[in-house]
Amino acid sequence: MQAGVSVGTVSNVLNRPDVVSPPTRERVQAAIARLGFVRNESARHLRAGRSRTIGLVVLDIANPFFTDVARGVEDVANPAGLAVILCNSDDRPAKEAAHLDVLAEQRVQGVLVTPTAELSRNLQALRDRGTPVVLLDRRAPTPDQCAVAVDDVLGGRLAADHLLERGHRRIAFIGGSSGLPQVQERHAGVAAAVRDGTGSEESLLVLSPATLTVAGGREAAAQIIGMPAGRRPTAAVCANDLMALGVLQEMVRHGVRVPDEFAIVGYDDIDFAAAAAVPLTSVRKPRQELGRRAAELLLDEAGNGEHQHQQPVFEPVLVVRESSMVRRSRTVAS
Amino acid sequence: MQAGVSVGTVSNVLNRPDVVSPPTRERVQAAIARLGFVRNESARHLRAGRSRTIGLVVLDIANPFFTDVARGVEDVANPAGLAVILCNSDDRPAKEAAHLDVLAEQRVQGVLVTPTAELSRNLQALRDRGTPVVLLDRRAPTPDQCAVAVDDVLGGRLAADHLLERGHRRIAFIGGSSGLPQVQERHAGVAAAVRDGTGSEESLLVLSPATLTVAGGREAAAQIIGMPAGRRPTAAVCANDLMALGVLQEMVRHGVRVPDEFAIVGYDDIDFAAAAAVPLTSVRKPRQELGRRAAELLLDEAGNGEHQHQQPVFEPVLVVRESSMVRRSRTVAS
DNA sequence: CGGGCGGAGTGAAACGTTTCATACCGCCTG
DNA sequence: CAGGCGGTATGAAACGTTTCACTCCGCCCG
Repeated sequence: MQAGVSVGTVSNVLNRPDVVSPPTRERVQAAIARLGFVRNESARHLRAGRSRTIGLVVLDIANPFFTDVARGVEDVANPAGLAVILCNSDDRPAKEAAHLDVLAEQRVQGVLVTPTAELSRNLQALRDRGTPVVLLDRRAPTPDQCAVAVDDVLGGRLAADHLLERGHRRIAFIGGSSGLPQVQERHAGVAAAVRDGTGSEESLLVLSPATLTVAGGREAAAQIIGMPAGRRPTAAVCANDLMALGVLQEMVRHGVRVPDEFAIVGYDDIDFAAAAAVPLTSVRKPRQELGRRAAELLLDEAGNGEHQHQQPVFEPVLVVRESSMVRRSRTVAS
Repeated sequence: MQAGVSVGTVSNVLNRPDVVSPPTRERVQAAIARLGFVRNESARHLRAGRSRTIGLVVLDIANPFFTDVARGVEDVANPAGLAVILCNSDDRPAKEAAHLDVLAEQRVQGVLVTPTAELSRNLQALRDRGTPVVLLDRRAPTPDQCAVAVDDVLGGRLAADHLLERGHRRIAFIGGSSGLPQVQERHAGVAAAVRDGTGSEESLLVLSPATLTVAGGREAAAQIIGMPAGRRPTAAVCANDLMALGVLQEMVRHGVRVPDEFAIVGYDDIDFAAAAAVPLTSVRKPRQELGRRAAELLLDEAGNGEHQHQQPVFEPVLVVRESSMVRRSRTVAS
């Protein structure tokens, strides 16, 4: 080529510059700069047998929880020289499957995925082909794979206990009906706490709006507002912060004062929770850390022969803010 | 291989099934299913010379505006069989450059990018190599490339005119100091409107918090609250909704009633704007449409020999909500 | 009956790297 | 002076597709 050397030498300049003599190296580098040469990753990876990318499949790219997770993943992957292909399944198995197929064809080094309710066949196929898969924000069904999760039963408990302590006796759990285990666990935690705290589960109202979004939250809040005052719950635990924000908005819109007349606890503790005009009490998950840890496990599984599968479970923490606090003036008055 | 046919035939089964006889086709498909064969994209694209991916580089993945744009891009790219590699530059030229380099090595079919303040050398290098580049939410400096933008001068004007009509005479423009043209244009629009409406620009206060985020908004609001009442503005136009939410939060925290004592207008009209407890007036941009249009232009440029560069400019619309409405009771009282 | 045609499948080249065995060269050492 | 060695550079194979020219074969038609 232009520098009068063989392609093998160019490859060496790029990958093991120390093995090339300084004059040659400089000549080649000059030629590269002059020609605007950019190495072709496809060829590189065809030869190497694996690419330098990983896949990340999330349930809802519009939920800031997942963008924070994605950031954590990038924090680990990029320094390791890996590009992240971010895919959005929209909680739809078909979209998830399509994305997984594309990732398989790309021969990604591994996949991080928050799967839809059922673990799809494509996911298993990916693993069968030897591609490392780490479940994100989801427990592994078996010990033969990595998974990074949060103790959502505990999270649900924390949220409900907090409300019970504040004197609430009629509590709603607002979660979608998609069958996501995360949501089911949160529900289980809330239910257990309510049972322990009140002696029965009858004081727990379970609402399942269509989606785990702001709109879903509004829908549930409207239902609650429509209930006769005597049976109406005085507080809600929401399956995520988006829904909690929706509940908050709808309550405010109908003149229901939060937290005085209705207390709200969210889940995830996204930044918007603290930024809401009535700052939201929320169950905090280590969002970036979740992503980081998952990426680390993936890299280890992809690169380390003696990889040991791990299934760390993070403990959530309740962050109390105004949306569940009885205001001083009110406390005094009542 | 297993089905007793040549690789060429397998390729035909995959890409032009009509050219293969039904019995052979079925035999091959059966073998594919049995072996879990997955085609190797790297090899495919090495041969084809281009990959079936496009790159999308955004300024802030945590800003829902960009996730909505990304969704629009996916809506167009995925049906066309293209995977989207989503990259986050964090408004940092170095990160942007690194991402662009990776995309170049991946031989993406094209790149959609909301660039940082300066158009980087890497971006030009990409174009020089013949990779289509479409600017997103940014005007093109020259007519030889595609760009999808919004008339931000108009947007700034709409926001400011609205506040002037409501009687506000001391207005703040809250925008970061990053030098982003989008922000500068919004500022220009606001300044022009204020000049036209009040006869001078002195009634416009310009604040430049460090970042275009919720935290930046809070920072600016704190500054405003610290001003002597006589000089303090009574309303603000924010360069984006995240900042507007920050302003709102800080005002509420300090007992400043919104909109009665302080009116706020945001920009972008992200979903959280409407969902805020005091719903935000905001300048709406067609977020998904922006992404969709940009992706369409990119596909055309990548696939169509007679591609004509286009630079559509969308018109923003003011969406009035509570954060800038003088309440009836208040109007009557004053 | 022979020529030609069309459908079906084959085989090899090509894509741009990396890798590895090999060649070359000058120098040191025995 | 011969042998060997270390430091450099080379050339070719290999990665897994796609593509295209080609073969093969059966059939139709003249």
